[in-house]
Order: sequence, then structure tokens, then C-alpha cells
Amino acid sequence: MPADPVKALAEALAPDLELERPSEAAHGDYATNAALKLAGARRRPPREIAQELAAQAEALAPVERAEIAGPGFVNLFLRDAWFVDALGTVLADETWPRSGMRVQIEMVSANPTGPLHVAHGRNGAYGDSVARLLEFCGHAVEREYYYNDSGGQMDRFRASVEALRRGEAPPEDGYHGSYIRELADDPGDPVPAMLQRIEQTLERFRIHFDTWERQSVVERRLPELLPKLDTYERDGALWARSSAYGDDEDRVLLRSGDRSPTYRAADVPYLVEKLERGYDRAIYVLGADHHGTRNWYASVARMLGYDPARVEVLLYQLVHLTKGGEATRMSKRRGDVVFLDDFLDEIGVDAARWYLVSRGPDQTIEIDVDLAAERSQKNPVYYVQYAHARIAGILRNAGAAEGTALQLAEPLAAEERELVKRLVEFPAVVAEAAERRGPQGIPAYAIRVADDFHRFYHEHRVLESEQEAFRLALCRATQLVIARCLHLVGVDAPERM
RNA sequence: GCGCCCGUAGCUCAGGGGACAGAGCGGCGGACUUCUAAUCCGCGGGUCGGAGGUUCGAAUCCUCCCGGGCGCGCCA
Repeated sequence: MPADPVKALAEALAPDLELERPSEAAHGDYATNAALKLAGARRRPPREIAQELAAQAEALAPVERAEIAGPGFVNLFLRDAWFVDALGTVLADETWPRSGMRVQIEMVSANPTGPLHVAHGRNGAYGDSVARLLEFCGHAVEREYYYNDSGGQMDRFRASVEALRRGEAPPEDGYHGSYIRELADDPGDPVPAMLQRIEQTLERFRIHFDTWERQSVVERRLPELLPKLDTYERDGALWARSSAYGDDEDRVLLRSGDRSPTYRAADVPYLVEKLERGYDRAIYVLGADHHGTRNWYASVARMLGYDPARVEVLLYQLVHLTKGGEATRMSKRRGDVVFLDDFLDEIGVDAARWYLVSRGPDQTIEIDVDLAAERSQKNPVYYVQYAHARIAGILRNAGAAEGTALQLAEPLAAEERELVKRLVEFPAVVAEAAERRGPQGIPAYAIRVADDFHRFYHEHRVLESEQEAFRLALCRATQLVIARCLHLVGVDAPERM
């Protein structure tokens, strides 16, 4: 992790001590509750311990004064010199060491029976942002798309296209969207054509897949792997005893009757392939409608002697579409879905990615199709982008003025101190978002950065001010942090708006 | 019935043990001869679904209850 001046200050005070930003300015630049936490173990009054901590703090060079407050908080007020140094660490733009894990993240993975819809967009926006976070933290990440190129769904899909080519209506249980007509107009297998359209949509959505894997390919190793599993026969089918390995229930691998493999069966060779390819971590991004199988993958790993901790399932809640307040059921076969491409036409890639990643994965997303375009005009993404563009404007006007010389001409203003404190949070915010697989922390933070910047901008002139050198540096650092945040959620950082 | 997720301002949502609970949108009222007003400032608005428990301290952790979403296929 890059240098964190707050953490450095905390460690200088005491090991494992944590500093946080009080919500109120009167409580100082940073505060610690360490005295309250230690009081129990040391069997001493918290305010007594706080006294000692405050004395230690005041001995540190960056600390102007330390105050004891409430039940035993220690509030620290820092000197300008600390802010200058802190800004320096932001501008240094240190990155995480490239010594992390090899990670594979499998996401979207919609079967190519039709265009991607908005729900797939959520999967992609979430998964890709997690991937970007992990990359930023020094891990080597590969994105993979897995799809079923055989089986009942695909048969019905092909049959629907074939029917149109013969001039007939698609079968009752087939696919009826207008895209079926378009696919029918071109000769050949519609599956690769559909897949190509999906990839185009994903690239447009700024998600690039490194690899594409097919069920029919991974299935070939099934005969070799089946004997290695803990299985039993029941009702004429072959079952995996997965419940003994952490799964919620046992799963059918080979159907009764024709003994054909289930989708679950294909998971086995697919997982083995992932682990054999050498990924330290195989991440599955699944919608909440698949939560019943969240323990299945790790149970297979355990059954085969792999470390189940190498398997990780990320669940996100579903996207509900409403139209004028009424629920509209998404069904690809009926064709009444909101396609991701239409959604992007309507509100743009930036607003769409920001919107879909801003909600935490555990939160159901409701999109009113009628209001989406109108609401997107008020998307906070523009607020953040505007801050970036405003800075770009200042830097254009600054011309040759370097603004990297960090010297103060006058005492720092409150807005400058607040902005610096916000900027130095960045490494910790990223680390936490990555750790928690919670990319929604990034847009939330970016709004705060933009907020602090706009306020600073409104109060203080940058160019031709006494403090120009420091303020230019502050602008550069802010622009850098905002650009990093936007990149982490797949949004452009515009130079002009 | 069982399992997972959710319930915070009028609306959409942040918040993952700390100080009087936050933002955006919406409402009301202000601020552009100055680096971009897609901005800023002020006002109003909340029994954090309910009840217990743990803790010096709970929106946050635990238990139960109520309400909503999604699952519980030899579909994928």
C-alpha cells in the first residue's frame, strides 16, 4: 500500500492505534478512541490514559496540540507542515507493489441466447469494478466469460432462428425478440454471431474479457474427474455428496435416463481447470437468484482436495425494472427486457456504470424505465466529472507554472486542510473497498472529494494568488485522485465539460 | 416451512463499534464584471421497521418478531 501519512502519524503515537476524522471541526483534525479501548484491559480510567496519550502526541512534531474530550477521546490538531508533507505523498502517486495474487474473476457469463440486458450490466459493472480494485491493489487479474454452447436453452435458441429462416414462427417455448429476426437474416450458426454482439456491448460498457470459455469444452474432462468425486446413485441419477463438504445440499451430476451431465456437473471440470491454471483465487460473480449454489463451488474444491479458500462467490441483489410504477418482468424469451445497449443509448455509459456500481451489491436496484433518462441527468457522476474538468481548466490556464513546489506563503485555510485530509484517505478507501469487494465505496468517496474541491474552489483563487504554488499542487493531487476513482468504476475523466 | 439479502429524511441511497445520524434528488430562500454557476451558501425535514441483549458507547454485533425481495429443478 502507498504511504499513508495518517497511518504513519498513528503509528508514531502507538502501535495499532487508529486515527479517525471527527465529524466536527472542533474535535480536531484527527481523533483516537484508544484510551477508551484500553481502559478495560488496563483497569484504569479512560481519561487518565487519554492524558498520557495526549502528552505523547504533543511531543510529535506534526501535532500542534492535543485535547481530551468526552469520555476519553484524544483530539489532535495538526500543523500546516503536516498538510504540506501529506499532499506530497498524494502527488507521489505511489502504487501498490505488483506482488499480489493471481486472480480470475468470472462474470456476466450470460448464455448467448439474446442481447445482454440491464441485469447483466449490473453483474459486469460490479464484477469489473472489483477486478479494477484488485488490479489497483497489485493483483494480477484476468476476466473470463463462461457460456453454455450446448444444451436445451441453446437448442431452443437455434430452433427459433431456424424457424424464421424457414418462414415459420419460432416455437412456443423458443425466443421471440426482434434480434432473432436479425440473426436469421445472416447465414450460419447464430451462436457465434450473438456472442460477437455481446462482446461489442461489453466493450462499449468498458469491460474487456481476456478469455472466453465454453461448457462443451470443459465438459470433456468430466469422465476423468467423476471417479474422483464423492458420489452415490439415487433414483437412477448420479449425485455428488456435496452436503458433506460444506454445500447446502447434494447435487445431481448425471441425469437419470440418458445419464447426460447437468450444468452442475460441468462446474466440476471447469473449477478444476481454473485451479490448475494456477489462479490463487477464482471469483464467481453471481446474481442473488443463484445464491442457493453459493457454497457448491467451494464444496467441489474441498471434495477434490483443493483449498476451498481459493474459491470465492460474490453475490449481488437483482435489478428490478418498473415502468411508470408497475413492475415489468424481465423475460428474454418474451423479448420484453431492457437491453443494456438501449439503456446505454438512453443514459450513457458513464451514468450507467456509476449508477449500477453506486448501490452496494446487497441492495436491490429498482430502475423506473420511464424515469431513468430524466434521473440520470442528476447523476452525481457529473458532479465528480465537473470537478475534474474544472481542475483541468485551471491547469490549462496555469500554463508553465509547475505547482509542485510545496511551500506555503500564508497559513492554510480550512478548505485547504479539509481537502488534503480527504485526499490522503484515498489509499485506505481503495484498500477497504477491495478487501470488502464493495466498489460502492469509491463513488461515495469521490463525491466527497468533489465536494471538498468545489468548496475550496469557491472560496479561494488558485492562479495569481499568494498561495498559487501550493494550490496548484493541491489541484493536481485532487485531479489525480478523482481520475483514479473514476477509472476504478469505469467512468471517463473529462478535460472539459 | 427452510436459506440468503434488504428495511435509515418525502424519494433514491451512503454508513460494517464511537461524539448532536449523512449525501444526492425534491421543497423554500440567497450568491455569477474574478481560474467553467453541471458550482457554492442557508432553511426545513429522521422513534435508523419493532422488542430484548452484549458494550463505557449500537444504525452498526447477537436473539426474537414484523414487513419486502430472491431462492429452495435431474433449467441454466
